[in-house]
Amino acid sequence: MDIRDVARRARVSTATVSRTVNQVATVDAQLAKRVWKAIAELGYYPNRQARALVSGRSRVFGLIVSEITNPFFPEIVQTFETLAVEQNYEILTTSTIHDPTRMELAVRRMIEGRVDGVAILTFGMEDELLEHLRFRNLPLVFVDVGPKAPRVSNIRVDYAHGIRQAVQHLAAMRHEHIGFVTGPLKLRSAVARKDAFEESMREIGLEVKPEFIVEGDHRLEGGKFAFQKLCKLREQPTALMCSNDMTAIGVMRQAFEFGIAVPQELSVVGFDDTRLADFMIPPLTTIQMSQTELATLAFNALLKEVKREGPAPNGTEYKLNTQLILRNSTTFPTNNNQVKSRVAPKRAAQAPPEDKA
Amino acid sequence: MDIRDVARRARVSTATVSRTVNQVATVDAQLAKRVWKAIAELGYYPNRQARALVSGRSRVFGLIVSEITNPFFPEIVQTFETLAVEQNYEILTTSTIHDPTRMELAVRRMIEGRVDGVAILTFGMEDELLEHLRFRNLPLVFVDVGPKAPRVSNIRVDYAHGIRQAVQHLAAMRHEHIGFVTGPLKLRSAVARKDAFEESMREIGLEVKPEFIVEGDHRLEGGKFAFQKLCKLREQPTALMCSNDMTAIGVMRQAFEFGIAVPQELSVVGFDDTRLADFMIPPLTTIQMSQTELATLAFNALLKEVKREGPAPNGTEYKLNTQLILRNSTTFPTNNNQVKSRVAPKRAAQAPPEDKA
DNA sequence: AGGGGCATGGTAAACGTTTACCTAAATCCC
DNA sequence: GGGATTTAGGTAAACGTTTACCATGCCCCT
Repeated sequence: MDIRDVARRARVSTATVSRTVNQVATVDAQLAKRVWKAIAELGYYPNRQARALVSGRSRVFGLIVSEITNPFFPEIVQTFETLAVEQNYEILTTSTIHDPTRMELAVRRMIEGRVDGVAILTFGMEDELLEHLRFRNLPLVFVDVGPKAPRVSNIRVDYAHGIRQAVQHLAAMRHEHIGFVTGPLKLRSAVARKDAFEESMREIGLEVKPEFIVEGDHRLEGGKFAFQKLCKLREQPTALMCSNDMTAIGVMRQAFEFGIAVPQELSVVGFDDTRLADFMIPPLTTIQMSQTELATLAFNALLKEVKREGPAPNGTEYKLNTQLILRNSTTFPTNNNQVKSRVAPKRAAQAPPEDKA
Repeated sequence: MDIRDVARRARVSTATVSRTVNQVATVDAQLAKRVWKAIAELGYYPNRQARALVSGRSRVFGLIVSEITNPFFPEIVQTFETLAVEQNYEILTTSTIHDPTRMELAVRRMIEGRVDGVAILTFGMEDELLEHLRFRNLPLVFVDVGPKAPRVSNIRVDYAHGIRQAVQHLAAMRHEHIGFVTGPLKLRSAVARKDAFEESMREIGLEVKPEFIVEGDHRLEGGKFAFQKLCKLREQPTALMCSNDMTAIGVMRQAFEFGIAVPQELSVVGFDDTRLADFMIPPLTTIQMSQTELATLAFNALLKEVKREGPAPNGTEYKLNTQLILRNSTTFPTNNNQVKSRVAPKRAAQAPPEDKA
């Protein structure tokens, strides 16, 4: 069942069928009607592969994410896909789950699939891999790529802004012992967040204690383990900032299990402002990095390059800001912010929100 | 840069290049080496479209989900993709977000993309759409399709089992007023869960009060609104079962805002056992529907059909069980399970886990 | 030494479209 | 009314692979 069957049945040429389907030239209303009729009767669907092969454009955008399992990404995928649908594009999504092999595979898939552009939201890509992509003169948009490569678009995220706000917020409440649970430190984005934290601390004149900085994995479990680790310390932080919301949720969960009340005994702030954040108990104070905005920026960057029709993409720099969202997981530190050893679950009083400072 | 460039540079024919790349026939070690060298030097990647066009197989499986934004699905997508990678397959994922237009689009994309099979995890697909798919003699695997169609595989989920367990669990703790927050009732799966609930209640001799059953949307907000609605009732349920975990989280969040303690004043049980469930505060008692198992079942069903090589797929029935996972969001009802009007946030005592019954 | 069999690699057709080019008809303008 | 211009639709080449078919050369056996 191909275009020729349709042509035969409608008693026209394949060219006419193609033209009616793609509405690329005027075709007589009579003929068009016959064509559509034949298409419906036959249940004909054009073959995308053949189409792409001859036209040289696949109408597919690739989207490489770290871990679809992290709620930060589905939100992006969703709006990316919705945007794509509007433009009659398709999305080819793959997760790299921080694995070099999977990254290579992802790149290979994109190139072999001859996608028209790719958005890369996984933050630890090797430069050499990137080179393979650039070599094809594909429109590329990165979030936070390290080296500033020519001809690729970039969405630079201003982590520092939101993080500085958070540190100031905490400091304003007289927190002095602030810890940080990082993401996997092989990711540039995780390192950037951690650096911004340290920077902000120094800026404000607070000491950053190395033992208060522990590595997580941007997953729930990582937050949990990190907090366990922190709990073994002699002196403990009264506030904990986390490299993403999942980490913060893991921290809060472990605190709950240890009978440590959030925010009374421990303030925690997340990062990303995923949809979940506002649904945590207590609602999570976090730093927003708008997922819809990010997705829209990325998609439009790609679309723009694709429409430009030049031999090679242009590359543009975009900016995405971050900003503190106050909810109820932070408050003033209690006085006895000393040794709080790992205890069996104990009764913890739940208190009403008090900050909104 | 195509196979001919490689052939020229390696001084062999395109056939030889193809054969080396696909390892489909023995080729002389010397030649093969030359070919690989040429490929590396040129940065050649085969064109998937051309490949698919001539071979008739795209090595792509489609995956249609409801809402990637619901954490139930990313988990499935992840394991589906991992399985696919192992078999050198690709995944084309699309969300329908319960929208008929998007469903039609999804189906169209699958057919036009000439995928080798599709797994459908969106639960409200029209039969007519399904017919389009079946007509192409594509391997198809549904989760919970209503009418039992020939030649399509099905994964039947035994919702009743887990739900009965939950109802019994609640009843054993002397809950008598049990409510249910459904999913969107245009979804078969949502209806099935609700029906199973009512059935179980009757079975055990508990009254199901129509006003205790309120429709949600399988999202966080739906749970929140549903609980608000419930709170306006004169008499209120002491336990609430939810059609999925997101709904349960929404309910708990609203309860928190109203100062109603979970589980002391309200027991809640979820459905799905998403990864998040164990990280809620309190950890959510829920009904497990294994996402990895589901994904594996679906993937293997497709793979099996694809390997069968017959003219039309065969269709197999699979079973997936559900089962209650006890955590800490349920306990005995307090005595005064009467009017509990919507109150301003009040102090709510947090209690240690007590069930594990 | 000659012939059969096998291993290897080349030639070219085919996959299902789009589109450049061409032809024929219709329209327009003076 | 006739040439110029526009419009509609057909013919066939091209896209980049895989693979059926064929040719060649080598080995082995008698």
